[in-house]
Amino acid sequence: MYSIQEVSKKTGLSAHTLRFYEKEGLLPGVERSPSGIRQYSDADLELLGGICCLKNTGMSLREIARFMQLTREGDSTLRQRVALLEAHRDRVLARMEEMQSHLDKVTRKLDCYGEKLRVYEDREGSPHASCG
Amino acid sequence: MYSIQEVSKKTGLSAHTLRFYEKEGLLPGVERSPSGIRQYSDADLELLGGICCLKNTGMSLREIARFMQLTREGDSTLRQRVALLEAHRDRVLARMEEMQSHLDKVTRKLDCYGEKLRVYEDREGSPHASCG
DNA sequence: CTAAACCTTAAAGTTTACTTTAAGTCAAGG
DNA sequence: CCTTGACTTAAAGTAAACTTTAAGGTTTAG
Repeated sequence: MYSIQEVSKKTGLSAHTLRFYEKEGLLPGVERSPSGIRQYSDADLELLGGICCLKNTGMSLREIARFMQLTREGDSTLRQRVALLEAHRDRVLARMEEMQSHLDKVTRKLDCYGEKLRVYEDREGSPHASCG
Repeated sequence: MYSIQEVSKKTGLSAHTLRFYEKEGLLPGVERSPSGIRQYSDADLELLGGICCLKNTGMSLREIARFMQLTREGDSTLRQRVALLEAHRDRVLARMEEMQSHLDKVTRKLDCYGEKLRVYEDREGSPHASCG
């Protein structure tokens, strides 16, 4: 069992954020001590790991909440979860491919700048070459 | 010369957004007709293409504005622009690698779900297999 | 002449994912 | 006992990148 601060350290999420996620339905129903203090289990940590993984690939909190809800509903939602994850994976892949092509443009631009720079420095007599 | 609506269609940015970008310093100083109507040139379209490319790789409008400012200042800022673009490219690459590793986790999770699903469907007598 | 498209400033609204503040209570450890 | 860390609700603030609204003025094509 871990206190909210320990979980904060382990996950990199602030205690504020952990409570916020709980309220938003990402990980509700964390166990409590008799006095009401949150006690996270190893299973909770695993679930939080999954949440972070989805979040880090750009899934919205709303979608994550939906996914976690299905998870809590048990095996009967396995197919739905697989479908959601596959759709998510495909979106992420598409986004990455798009990013790659935009990045390629940046790289081409850089090549182009490299040329311009050489021309410019030839013309200007390489003013910075003698500064050391 | 293109009207703001034509440019909107070509770039996918709304007329509102084009004016907003102008105000924010991304592409100020677009030519005007005597009556004050914006007239975008092919050069403007190229610059807008560059802006979109930077935006699509996650550069903030603020940074893009800075870059475009340097561009307008001419060849003396070539080195600075190359440095900015290289830094940007490296950040994008790092982000993409991070994304990839998170995506790998999602994929592994999916594999794991695939197994669970097979076990579940065996146990439940594959209720959906006979639905067609 | 009229309707569509352009212009202006200025401010408010939207979304997401938080963070911060307020304002107060409770409980465990040294 | 007192500090530290936990808890609560509720609301406001933040940041980015727009979008929308208001409210009026100008211009151009048919």
